[in-house]
Amino acid sequence: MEFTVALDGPFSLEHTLESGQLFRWERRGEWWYGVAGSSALKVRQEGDVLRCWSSSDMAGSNFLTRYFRLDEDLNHVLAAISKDRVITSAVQRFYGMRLARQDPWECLASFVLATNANIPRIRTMIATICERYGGPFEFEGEPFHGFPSAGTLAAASVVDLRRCGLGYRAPFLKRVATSVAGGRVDFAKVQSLGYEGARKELLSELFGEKLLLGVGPKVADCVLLFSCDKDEAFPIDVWIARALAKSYPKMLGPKSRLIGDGKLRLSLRDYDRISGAARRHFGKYAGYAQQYLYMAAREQELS
DNA sequence: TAGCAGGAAAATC
DNA sequence: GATTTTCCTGCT
Repeated sequence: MEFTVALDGPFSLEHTLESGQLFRWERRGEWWYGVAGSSALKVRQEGDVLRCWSSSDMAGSNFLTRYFRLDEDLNHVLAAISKDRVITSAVQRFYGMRLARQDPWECLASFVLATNANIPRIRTMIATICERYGGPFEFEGEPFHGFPSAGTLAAASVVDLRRCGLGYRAPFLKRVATSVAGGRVDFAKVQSLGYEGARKELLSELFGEKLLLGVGPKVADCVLLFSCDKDEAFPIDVWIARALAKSYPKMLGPKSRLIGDGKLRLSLRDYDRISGAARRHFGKYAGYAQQYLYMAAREQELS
């Protein structure tokens, strides 16, 4: 099915898809191919219009508007986070990058796999479990695969998951899948709560009780930010830690030199303190600031 | 709380 | 080729 989406505000498809929040989109010439929900899609941006093809009627204009959060006022967000020269420069460089609204289960599983891996590797691991466990469907005569359900991965053996190249992440993925399949993670509730409450709900299967193993503070913040509308979540990964050490040493306090020297090891207390300081500095859209800083940090490394 | 292991692929030397 | 690094978390 072919359709278009008229853009009603700034949007850069390229910056959004290359920002490291989504792992299932691939550039082929002018088009971006991806899978979202249970549809394959190809999208290209022509100025203020998105030209799209999808494998099913489920993924149309309304779906993409919701997926890329195109109905939200990005300029308002960017104005709110532009508190200093560093972030303002990053915003100008990657203007139009939006945070997408992913499926929470897919997002959770993806970032459990993302620990201690680089982006090409993360993409490979996800592609492999999708090919192996995700329902196939055809698009332009080619097989595409949906993201496997929690139940499917919960039923898989750790040995088989390991064979997908997941390494030590295999048992973590299975445990998380089991929790989700068992209904112990209530994403609707997480989405309805405020940031702090949502974080507690996600990090503990039952309030204050057993921890959701394999999900630490960073992964939890990624899930809250990329799939649960918690725009104040400020995930701190190695890139953000380095960016903060370089440009915002006061947020890190005395630990900043250690991180600058490449010896990153944030305790839970330090993580919460630094993340909180970033939230206070950037405000209620701190998560957008985090993503722009992340892109700027990675680009600097590449050059 | 500090130290370490974890597995495999990518990046770097 | 060997070594280092990699969008981290769990265990001791």
